[in-house]
Amino acid sequence: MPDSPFREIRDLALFSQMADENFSALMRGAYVQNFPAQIELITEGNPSDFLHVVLSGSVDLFSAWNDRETSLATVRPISTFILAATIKDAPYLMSARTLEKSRIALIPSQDVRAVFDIDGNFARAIVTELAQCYRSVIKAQKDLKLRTSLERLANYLLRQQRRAGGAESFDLDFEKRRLASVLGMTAENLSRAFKGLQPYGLEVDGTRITITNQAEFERFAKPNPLIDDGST
Amino acid sequence: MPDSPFREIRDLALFSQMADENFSALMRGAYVQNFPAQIELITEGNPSDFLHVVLSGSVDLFSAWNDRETSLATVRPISTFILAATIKDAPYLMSARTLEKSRIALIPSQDVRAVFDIDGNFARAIVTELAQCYRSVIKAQKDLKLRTSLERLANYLLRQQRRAGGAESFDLDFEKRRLASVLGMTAENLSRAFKGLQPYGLEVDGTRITITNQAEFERFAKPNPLIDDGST
DNA sequence: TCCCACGATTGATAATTGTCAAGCCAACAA
DNA sequence: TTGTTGGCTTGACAATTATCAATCGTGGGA
Repeated sequence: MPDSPFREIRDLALFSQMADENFSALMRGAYVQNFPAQIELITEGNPSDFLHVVLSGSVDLFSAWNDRETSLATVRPISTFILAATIKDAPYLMSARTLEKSRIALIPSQDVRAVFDIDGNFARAIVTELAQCYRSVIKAQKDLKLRTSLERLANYLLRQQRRAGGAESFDLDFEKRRLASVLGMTAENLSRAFKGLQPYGLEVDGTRITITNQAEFERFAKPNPLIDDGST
Repeated sequence: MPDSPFREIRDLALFSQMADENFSALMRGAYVQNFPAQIELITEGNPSDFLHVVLSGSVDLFSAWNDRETSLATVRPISTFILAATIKDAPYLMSARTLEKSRIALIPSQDVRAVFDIDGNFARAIVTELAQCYRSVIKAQKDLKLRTSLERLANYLLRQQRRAGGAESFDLDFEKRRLASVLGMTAENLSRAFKGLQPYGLEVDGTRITITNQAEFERFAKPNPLIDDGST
């Protein structure tokens, strides 16, 4: 069995501590596939047949109801998605589509559940992963319920600035239409929100963002570790 | 060691499958306490010293930012809260207060983590619990981002109706001010939302709700299992 | 009993956000 | 080059939601 394509999966925190034989058992039924951009990988409501691992590219998790649609999260390498549905053997709550050309590993859900039942280390790793995911969503919920759209955008930009290295200037990492959906607003409103932040020291040139007055901008945004920190 | 007060904890899915000795170890450091209404049990940002188990009464999980406050969930017997923070040894993301007189068990977080490391069954039970919590928050997120306040209220009432047994008439289970916060709106708007639902077959008399035209009401609310079902 | 406190409601108004339509602009293909 | 496409922006307007102030009504305490 060629385990070289699975090397990077093995190194994920989720899989690194489990027994060799169990990892092999998981990989036996797994396969890696390349997808073009804008392919719908899973559809909400369907049974969760595979645990997905994004090896390269990126994936948009979204949901629709009553002709409306919203982006809930972006999955970047290397991490998994729909772990909770896989473990509970419950239907997907979100749909997923590739944002760009992506390489994705598919691991049969029933294999994941089988190994989960016999490998304590795997179970513990899953706990850590799920706890992380849970806390991320709680933060998103607080962001959405406690802040206006202008505040959400400002804090998003500060987070993105940090992710990009902390420099005064940085680039948005996805298109504004999607950013708007992630932030829970329309594309038109996002446009206006960018303008609304200019008085607080923001410059926007296409996808290029510059925070000209960091102190003033942060005074407006009031970032909070319990909402905006990725790690904790 | 008197295990009678811990009997009901042992019966929780979270604790029922673990080894006797590990459960005993957990209970050794645990204690049960009675709290009056409106007592703040934990404060967001603090280290997570105890896993809490609500034995009776009810608890409000809420969060504040920039002088605003929002309710995120209600914990009812018999279940735990802040499991994720305990496991990750990370600060609380939410504060908690009793809504009424409540009996609550406190289990030292470090004990929970210690047993988690050695008891695979406990780890697996935690996974199930966390996956459930995660999916609940995702549903709440979808509710918030995809629906207007009128739609959120309508679907909340349908959920509450089901919880109350499915009869045409039922009671709200907490005060409207808090319901408004849970639904992400102001108390004033909730008042108007109740009126706004009357044309679709709703009658409100104080805390008493009657859905006079179930079909019409559901046609408006468009409930969806992937948002509104508690179980899946 | 009366009075107070507090939640719920209502009205008036403002702020925020969404919708629709049109125009702009850069990327891309013929 | 030219034309087309799709995302972004802008303006005008409408809908939604929040804010502020006042009032109502009920339940508990003096």
